[in-house]
Amino acid sequence: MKERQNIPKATIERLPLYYRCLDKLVTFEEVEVVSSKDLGGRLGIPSTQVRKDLSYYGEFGRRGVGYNVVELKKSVGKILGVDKLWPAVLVGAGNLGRALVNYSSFEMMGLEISHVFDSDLSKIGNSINNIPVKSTKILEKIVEEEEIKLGVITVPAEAAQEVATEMVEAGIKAIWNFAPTRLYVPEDIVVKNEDLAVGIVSLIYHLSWQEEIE
Amino acid sequence: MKERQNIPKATIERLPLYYRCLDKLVTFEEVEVVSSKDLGGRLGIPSTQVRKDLSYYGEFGRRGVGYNVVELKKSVGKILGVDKLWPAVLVGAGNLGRALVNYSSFEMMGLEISHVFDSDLSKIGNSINNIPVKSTKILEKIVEEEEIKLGVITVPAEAAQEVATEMVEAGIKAIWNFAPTRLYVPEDIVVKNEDLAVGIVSLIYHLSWQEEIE
DNA sequence: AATATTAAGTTAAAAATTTCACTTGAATAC
DNA sequence: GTATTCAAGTGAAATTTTTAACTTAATATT
Repeated sequence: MKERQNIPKATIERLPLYYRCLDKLVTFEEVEVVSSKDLGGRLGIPSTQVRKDLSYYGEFGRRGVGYNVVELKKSVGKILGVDKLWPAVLVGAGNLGRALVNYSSFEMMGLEISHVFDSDLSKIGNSINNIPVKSTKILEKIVEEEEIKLGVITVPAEAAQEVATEMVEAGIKAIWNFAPTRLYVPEDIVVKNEDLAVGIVSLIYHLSWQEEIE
Repeated sequence: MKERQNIPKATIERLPLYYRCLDKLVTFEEVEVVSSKDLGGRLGIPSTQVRKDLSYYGEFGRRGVGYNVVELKKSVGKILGVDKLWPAVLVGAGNLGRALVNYSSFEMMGLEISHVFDSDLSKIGNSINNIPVKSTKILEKIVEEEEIKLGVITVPAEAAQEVATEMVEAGIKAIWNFAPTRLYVPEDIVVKNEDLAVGIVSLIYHLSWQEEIE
């Protein structure tokens, strides 16, 4: 595999799309080979973009033929690191937290929410998808023992920083943050903000612009 | 307000962040004026980016002084179209759908989920956050009657296209799609894919890369 | 009142990303 | 066997986006 430098962020965001599409091709359609044009077409991405994205990591296709679906899926899975399951802790057993724990398609993407925590006594002890909700007091212990690297934050914005700090102290290296707030963490910790409210605004922006020009 | 052309998508994604930050400043801190440096600092965005983003829409600050927080919030809200509430229908009363209906911070961003639908008979009639779940059969009727423009899809991937088509036929103009699949809709319909599984992969990518260089 | 400082707005440069045009290689048709 | 078509890989061009440098305006300081 080539050096992983100077690779556009946008490329890394597209790779999971390729990966899931390839998975669909493997599972539902029994095609052996797919072209960049076909793969891109299914995702609304130009074929040349598909080829360029893949070219950052190596040569996966055969000229004049296309890509072997099974092989490419395996390769992209390896590139992304989703060829193994990454255990994760989730803090915040509210509606969103519960939804994520029950979300079935994460497993395919390498995510396994192994432990759920909350500070609310009324929630501790309940089970979500067969995972018991534990007190945040034992977060550190579990993260250390099981050497968990991934943390998911689904607490309200006010509590998010505290949870993040606890996670980092426990040894978490990457945080998926659903709280609508910025987290301050050491440089070597990766944070991905999944800001739901932001997503809707771009739609509203378009709607309100549409109305204006009507 | 200036022409809304050639404005980077990234800018439109940052405006909601400014908006929420300004809202916090208005509500919790009683500062009257904020500089681009301060505003950007709170969000991890360079001051020059903040100024450039705003400059696409007009002049909102005073040189040597900064931006009036209340005024700028109002201006950005107007730009985004979140100065009014946009009623929306949500289809798919599963875990994620329920989580979104209960998500309190949407209102600030102009989204009001007014109706919830599902095709599952066991779900119809239940209430989520005081909103009764209705049969998808009456989706079209309600969307037409109330002239609703916004649709949220939280059904499984297999059902998403069908729901999207129904929405479009009913008169929906913008779709917020949580199903991990591409939707085929007419050109004038805006779709925003909120692909949860994609978000986690960029974290896993970084983690697996980190391990490799250790 | 003149000067220094602060900070928005803007133009130009730099960087990043996408698209294009081309080359190479494989399969098929003639 | 040669020609044609298909499609990956790639370097360069075009585009987009960000960053930097500069100009202008407001306030505070001496």
